[in-house]
Amino acid sequence: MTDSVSRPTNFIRHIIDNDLNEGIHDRVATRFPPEPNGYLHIGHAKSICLNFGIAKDYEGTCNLRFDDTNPEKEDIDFVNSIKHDVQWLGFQWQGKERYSSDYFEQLHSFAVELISKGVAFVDFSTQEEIREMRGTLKAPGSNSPYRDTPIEENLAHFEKMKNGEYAEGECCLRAKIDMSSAFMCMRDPVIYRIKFAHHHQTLDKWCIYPMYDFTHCISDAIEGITHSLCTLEFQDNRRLYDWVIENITIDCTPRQYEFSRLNLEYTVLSKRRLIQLVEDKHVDGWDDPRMPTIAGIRRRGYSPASIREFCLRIGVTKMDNMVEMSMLEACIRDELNSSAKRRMAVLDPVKIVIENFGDDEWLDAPNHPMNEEMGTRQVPFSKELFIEAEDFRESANKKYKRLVLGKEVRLRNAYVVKAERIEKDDDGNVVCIYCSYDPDTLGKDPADGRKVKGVIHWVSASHALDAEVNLYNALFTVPNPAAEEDFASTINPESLVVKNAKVEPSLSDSEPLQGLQFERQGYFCKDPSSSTDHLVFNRTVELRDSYARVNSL
RNA sequence: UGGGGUAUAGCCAAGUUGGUAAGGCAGCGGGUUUUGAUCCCGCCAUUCGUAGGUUCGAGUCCUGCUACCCCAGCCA
Repeated sequence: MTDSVSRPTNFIRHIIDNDLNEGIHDRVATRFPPEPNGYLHIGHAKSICLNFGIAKDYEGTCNLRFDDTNPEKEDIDFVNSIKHDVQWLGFQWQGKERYSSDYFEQLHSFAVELISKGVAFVDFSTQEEIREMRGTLKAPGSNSPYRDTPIEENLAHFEKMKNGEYAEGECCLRAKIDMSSAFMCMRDPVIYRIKFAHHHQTLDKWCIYPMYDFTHCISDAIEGITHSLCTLEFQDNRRLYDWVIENITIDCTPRQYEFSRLNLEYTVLSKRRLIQLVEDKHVDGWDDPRMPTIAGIRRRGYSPASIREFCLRIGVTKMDNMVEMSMLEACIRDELNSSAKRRMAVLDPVKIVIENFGDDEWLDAPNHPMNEEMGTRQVPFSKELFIEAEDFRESANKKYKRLVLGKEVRLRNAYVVKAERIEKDDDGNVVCIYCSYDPDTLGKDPADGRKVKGVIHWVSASHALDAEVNLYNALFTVPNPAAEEDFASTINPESLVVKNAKVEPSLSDSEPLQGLQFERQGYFCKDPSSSTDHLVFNRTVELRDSYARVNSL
């Protein structure tokens, strides 16, 4: 995947190219900085591919840093799943993973430095008072009565904060900047707050925790990050990022650049909504194949390479965007088209009996139509088979290229059969189709030159394995569920359709998550929960289907 | 006149110093095909949010509008 596809270029790479050319930097260092408060999703993949991709292409480094400054929301389970997902995507961070909490000691010292310089103070105002004094978007704020507390007193107060002598919420440390700034984040932002909370890394060592704006820039500087990439909503925060770096004594000046986050049609990518889907049991968990989480997409059958390719194709800009699902689907189809072994599975079985057929035969069937190196497998052919119910009609127009009463059709990898008569139940449903076959059509066209237009898939009734097949459709019925008043009300009731299918016996050997194509149906993979007693397959994505498209009009 | 951002096709997105609109997805038409798949061929922006201006020449420069997104957590 390489030369034909244009190399990624974007405004961030232009900036880096320029920095390198101008000698502003002689190396590139990035970082991926998730807060361990949830599972990674496809939106994070965009950031991961951006940061690790740049490090790779510029022969630089990329750190994995957990932004763990809010112990109340974070959990060690999340750090483990995040590490696992980043590696699964195919990336390895520089050295050991980092934690913002690794720097709590240094962060504290820098806070003391700010207080000593008279640009930070301990505020005993209540949270409500601070909010009121902040002003509004159009009206300037007002100074806190604690703003001019002498430096020595602030130092003493902060020491007491650190020693747990004040209650949560009783006071906080604020940077002294400008209460009339047009940037709300510059109106004396809180940089340390009191939390008597257990931290997954530092345990009970601290009862004061630094805020994001104070922590992130310093962590970047400590790690020698050159280009700190984050999403658009942090654009205003950049002023505070730069202010902190300028006001402390540190010899590194990382720069922050912002890009737009990913939005994908027919799903949601905000942590809050994802949590709701799981907690309200709209899905089976974080790894439900309908979820846009890395865990969910993985279980759905997407490969790391296909997700990386997707991130390459969508690009990186500052434009708000809403990417169509077809973009993601095209990526996995491209990969699976060349890599997936072909198999046959009948999702809605109806029986056919080939009356003039004798003993069972095992036929050779190629694993891939275009790649002989992928070999063949044996499929049992017998007198009684299952075909797809929708592949038979008593009568049909010429556009219908499947089995029709009195007409012929090709059974994939096998013979040409002709439907002679049918048997129906009391409700008029076809329960059995009696056919005849032409013994001279295995691997070749009829000798007399008659044309058989259709090809349908099948499985031997006596050899077929029972399998649960999960068909997944869009989780939501509207392109942008997040814009709804109640997004949960737009959940697609048919996002999961379970089929009791009949599959060819070779499928018992397939590896979990290994991509397969059920011919004429789509790409599937065996679910990790699948067992010999209970085979389970998940549909990754359908095949393109121009017939269905024309027919639906 | 709070501030910060963004406007190129249905979607994503190139477009370095002004030189005459890449590519991908989707779609449409045709060919091949034992998957209505794949593959192959062809089509798909006289115009870059909009109105002016500068210029021989503007998506690129200037001015005025318009639309949308973000900011008033002791969240990140």
